[in-house]
Amino acid sequence: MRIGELSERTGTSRRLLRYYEEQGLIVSQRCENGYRSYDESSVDRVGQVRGLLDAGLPTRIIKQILPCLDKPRVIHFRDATPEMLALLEHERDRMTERANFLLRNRDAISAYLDEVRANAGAPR
DNA sequence: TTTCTTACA
DNA sequence: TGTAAGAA
Repeated sequence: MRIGELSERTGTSRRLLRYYEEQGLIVSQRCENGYRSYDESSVDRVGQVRGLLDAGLPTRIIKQILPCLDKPRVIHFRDATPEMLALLEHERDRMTERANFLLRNRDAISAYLDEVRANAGAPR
């Protein structure tokens, strides 16, 4: 499929898809006319990338850990270098921090909402 | 019509 | 990231 279809199927702009490719997050083949050509796996691939980006990981890191988190969960032991493990551990910890941060804010909002509702209709 | 690249906001 | 320009 060409970039237009991949864009629609992944909900990602063509601009971004080209950018991801430029950053080495996704790959593509080229047609005679120079158009990019993607295979089915690209759909999942883009989803994988978007998920990591959404989790707050910088593209620079994603480029490094992608081969370890890729679809066919066939563990690439060769990629499990001490450096890679340290990187993954570091990112995991950062993720945990962000998760806790979000949890705290969510709870704060919930608490506020509960109080507002508890006083709904109450005289002011 | 769709995509490509490059460049600017 | 979006959008513009010029070409295929």
